[in-house]
Amino acid sequence: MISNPDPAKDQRAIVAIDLDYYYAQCEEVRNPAIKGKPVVICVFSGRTVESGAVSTANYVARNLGVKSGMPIALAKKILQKNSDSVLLPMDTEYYVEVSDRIMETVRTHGEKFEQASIDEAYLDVTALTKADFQRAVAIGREIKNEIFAKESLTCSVGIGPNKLMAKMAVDSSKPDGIMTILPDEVKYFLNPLPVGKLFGIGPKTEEKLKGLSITTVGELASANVIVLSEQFGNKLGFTLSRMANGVDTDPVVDREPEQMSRIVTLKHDAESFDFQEVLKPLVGDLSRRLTTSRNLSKAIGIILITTDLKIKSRTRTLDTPTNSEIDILKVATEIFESYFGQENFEDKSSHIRRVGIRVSSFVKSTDPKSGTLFDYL
DNA sequence: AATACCGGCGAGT
DNA sequence: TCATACTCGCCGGTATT
Repeated sequence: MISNPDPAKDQRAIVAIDLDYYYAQCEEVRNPAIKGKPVVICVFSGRTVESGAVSTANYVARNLGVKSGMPIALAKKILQKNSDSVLLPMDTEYYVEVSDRIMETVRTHGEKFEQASIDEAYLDVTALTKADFQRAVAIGREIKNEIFAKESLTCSVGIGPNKLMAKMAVDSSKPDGIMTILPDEVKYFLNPLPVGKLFGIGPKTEEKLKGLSITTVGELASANVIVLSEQFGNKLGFTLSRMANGVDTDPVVDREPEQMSRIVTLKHDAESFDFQEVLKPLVGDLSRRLTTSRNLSKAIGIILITTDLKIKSRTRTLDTPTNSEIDILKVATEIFESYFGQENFEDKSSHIRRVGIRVSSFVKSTDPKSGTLFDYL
């Protein structure tokens, strides 16, 4: 048995910040008159007046039964008796703008910062607080206060010994809360939870675990790691076991995005359509985003979603990285034509519902305006 | 044998 | 019934060196 000479040494204090019902709250701030009403942020696909899905809803709408991902038509049905309901289209640009400002203020409150999504971030405050959770809570309160003072937005805060536990804490403190899970409390917190509540375990994994008679996190924690590895593969098997025990050594890292994509729903499912016409604006957007982030992409891919909602994707790696709209559109078109050119599309019942483009495998460009092979000569 | 790439899937916001 | 738009990570297969 090797004992740790100084256990406090690798004890971390991690803060998770999660903006409450983010898109809907942004809209409430922009137009306070809708506060108190059911607010639903929708992604309208443009097929019919109400086709599409719910992205986010405020708590008034959630309490009436509106959920993320549900069809807009269903949300409307649920809300039909509430004549004051507000359905708004997503305004991603605005949400990103507000998020960017918030993330910059959050960043200043810790030594290491990681943005996990548009409305979530982690801070490592170990050194700053000497891993004293009381002090981490104080930092969490400061962050809440500062975000509210600057943007009139509420957020929730979770504090834990690692990212996983901070995330579990923030989830149970929502909305507008703050919660700590101390190292000693980890097992008490986790053990009684159903496995599906553990971050990273979705419906598929939950079902499979059920088949192994594992329904609680405590049961998962004491499950045989060898068995888990056989069932889920090496990586996931070990990860499940570690997660269930509240163990997570992933560092807080300030990462750059590693891919960007855009996708749209076609007006009608189609066997063929004007690929370039549909893709041009999406590619233009990605090209601009590559340029402003000073990236060149080495891999271009197209994404197709068929009538049966199956995803098909094809990627091509380039000899010369690019950020050029023309180059990207040309490659995307080539991929599309070689894949679907003439009757590569098997059965006729399945047509194309959604089309998208993805760029990945980035390399930094020195000159933000560059991006053609010119730079490589 | 090691590494790179590829396509599908799962999970999350 | 209807079923968005993103991002990240892993798996198993195949190609490249």
